[in-house]
Amino acid sequence: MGDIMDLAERKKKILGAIIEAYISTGEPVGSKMLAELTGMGLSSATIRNEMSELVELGFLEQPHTSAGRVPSQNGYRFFVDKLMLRRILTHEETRQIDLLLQIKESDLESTLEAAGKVLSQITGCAAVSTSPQDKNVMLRAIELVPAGRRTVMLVILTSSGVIKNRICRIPDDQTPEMLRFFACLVNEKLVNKPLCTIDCIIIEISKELFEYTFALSPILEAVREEITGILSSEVFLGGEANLFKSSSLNLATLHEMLNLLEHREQLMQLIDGIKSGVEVRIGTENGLLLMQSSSVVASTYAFQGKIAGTIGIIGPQRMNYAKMVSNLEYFSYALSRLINNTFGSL
Amino acid sequence: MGDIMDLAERKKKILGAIIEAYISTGEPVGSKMLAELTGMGLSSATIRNEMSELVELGFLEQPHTSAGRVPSQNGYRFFVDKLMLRRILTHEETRQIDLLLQIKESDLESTLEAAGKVLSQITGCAAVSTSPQDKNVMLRAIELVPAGRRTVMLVILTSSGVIKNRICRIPDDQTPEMLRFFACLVNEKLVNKPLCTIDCIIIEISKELFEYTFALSPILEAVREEITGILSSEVFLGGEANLFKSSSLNLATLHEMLNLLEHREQLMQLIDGIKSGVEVRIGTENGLLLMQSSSVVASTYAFQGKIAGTIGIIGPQRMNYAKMVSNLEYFSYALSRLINNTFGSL
DNA sequence: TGTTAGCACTCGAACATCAAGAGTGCTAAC
DNA sequence: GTTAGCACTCTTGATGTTCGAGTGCTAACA
Repeated sequence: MGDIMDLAERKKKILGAIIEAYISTGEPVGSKMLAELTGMGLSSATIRNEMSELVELGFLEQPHTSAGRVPSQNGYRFFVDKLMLRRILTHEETRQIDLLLQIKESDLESTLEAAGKVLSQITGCAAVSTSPQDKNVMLRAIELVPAGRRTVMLVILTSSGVIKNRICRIPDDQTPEMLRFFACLVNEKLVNKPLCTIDCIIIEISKELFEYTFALSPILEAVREEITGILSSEVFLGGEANLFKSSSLNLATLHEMLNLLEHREQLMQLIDGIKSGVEVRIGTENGLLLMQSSSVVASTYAFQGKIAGTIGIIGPQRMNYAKMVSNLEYFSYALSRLINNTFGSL
Repeated sequence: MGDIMDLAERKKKILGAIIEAYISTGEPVGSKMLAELTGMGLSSATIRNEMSELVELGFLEQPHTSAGRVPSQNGYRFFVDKLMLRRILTHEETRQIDLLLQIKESDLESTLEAAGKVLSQITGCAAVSTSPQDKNVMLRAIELVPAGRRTVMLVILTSSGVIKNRICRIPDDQTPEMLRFFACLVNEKLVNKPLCTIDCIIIEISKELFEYTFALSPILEAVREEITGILSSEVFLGGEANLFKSSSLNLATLHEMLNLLEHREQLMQLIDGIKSGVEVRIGTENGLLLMQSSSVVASTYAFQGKIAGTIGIIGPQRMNYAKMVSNLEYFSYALSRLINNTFGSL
């Protein structure tokens, strides 16, 4: 049993053909069909010999004796790593993506959520996206707008383009002057400071407020909560309905999967630790038992010159990897361009 | 065949027992089991006679000759209208709802979305909610915050508690003074005006801007777009995964349903036209072919003394109507209280 | 007239049986 | 190393069969 690397040329060709056939038909592929498909002038018997070796090598599986062969997880892995040829999207395809990516969203997070929806539309899979998690993000603006009796609207903007707002109730009516003074104070102390330092600064501020502490602390508290929220990066899931297309899933599993994916941590795990560029996670590689028969294709995107977050898809293990990888390659590039154009100068 | 009203007491009791049994077990209920269940000392044969009359009256159906009986849509209708006794939630139950309804959301729309999620959790069904659609809502504040080179953050607050924000790109750098002047102008012209009149006012403003029109029109355009967005009320869907519990649905139907419910109009139709209080829509009554075997229980909620929007659940036709109705009764009350407390004074 | 026991009947669910067909592994010949 | 041939395996779908729950009807009863 040789190393994966030195698979004979012919075996590679046969393995590739099996995987491509299986991806497109979904049926186990048999030796006879394969003999025609490869067009190598080999008889089905020869192919059979090769196939049974590929089974021993762990690249193929047979559902039962008299069915054809089906790629194993290792088979897909080998295909993705060594066999698959990367397509470059046609002009028409990139144009289509650009068109759909004309997103007009308020802030970075909703843009990423919307981008996930678009990606799910393009690929026909469910999509996941994360917002950037960068300790150096800074606060760019805090606004306090009197909004009614004992009510203040708080608006926070960060250098990464995240906006948060909140209606705050305060115990007493405050004069607009007082609010303006307070807003200036808060701005002066907080603006252009990294988010992770803000917790401490807020404590300082509340000390300086003296008799106003009671009246204004709800606002400070709200600021603190929102900042904490921003620091833990968000994960979005979109196009869940596409999970139904994985013909290999039954109702119960699907239900459990949807429940699972509602939990932030689990969703996060699927695309956690992706460093740069497009990455493919096949079957159990994603570490979630329930998602054994699903694969993930994900890519990082960049913001302000740094790798910022991740966007990817969840689909059946039997997916068109070549197509998905090239789609994600371009999509993440286009997404980076979009958010840098919109939020890059903050 | 008498009028629905004068069903003999005994028939009512039997019908009620059948429906309750079916709701709780999901199995067609037969005459023998029913004889025990009702405890009226009647033999199964007598019950059988009554049952076959109830079939003729259209309140029951039999899946096939040798199965028990199942409530028909009319049967459920009669049950909900005449038979069902409204439960009042226990103290423990209301406490539980109050607890889950402690939502800290930025604005009205996200509060309603979150409330939908909570409702789906409480009821174990999917939930729909709409934001208020009121032509008289007024604009309460517009903020323009310089946010970077050629970038302005726009924030809009309405008297109904809706907040919208957006990062706007403008063609040239503007001095902070210019922006402040522009913000004052816009505020003066727009604040406390009904949203529906704003379109016209914006046209006026852009005329007054003269040479600045070009530089500032992206902002005005963004304001216009956001206002238009607010005017068309939002619909939220939550807890979709709960739709899986309708044992009567197969994978394909479920898939189609999820796709259908992604469309705003279809979702809207489910709870459209509910005037006041809790309303039950059984089976085909919701008008969506695909949702024939689902029922909707929905209630209006109030904001600032007026009926504002709707919140409700989507579940299997075979649901515990008594429980759902009483849940929604209290839930919509609690929701009204929540949003009035939070956004009522705007 | 309303109620009930008794009984034959119906129909679906669950299980077994069977033939067809696809695909295999092995062997022997090329 | 390749291939034809062939027996073997296993799924799939069609067909029967049994079992039991539940019914409708009839005749007797109060």
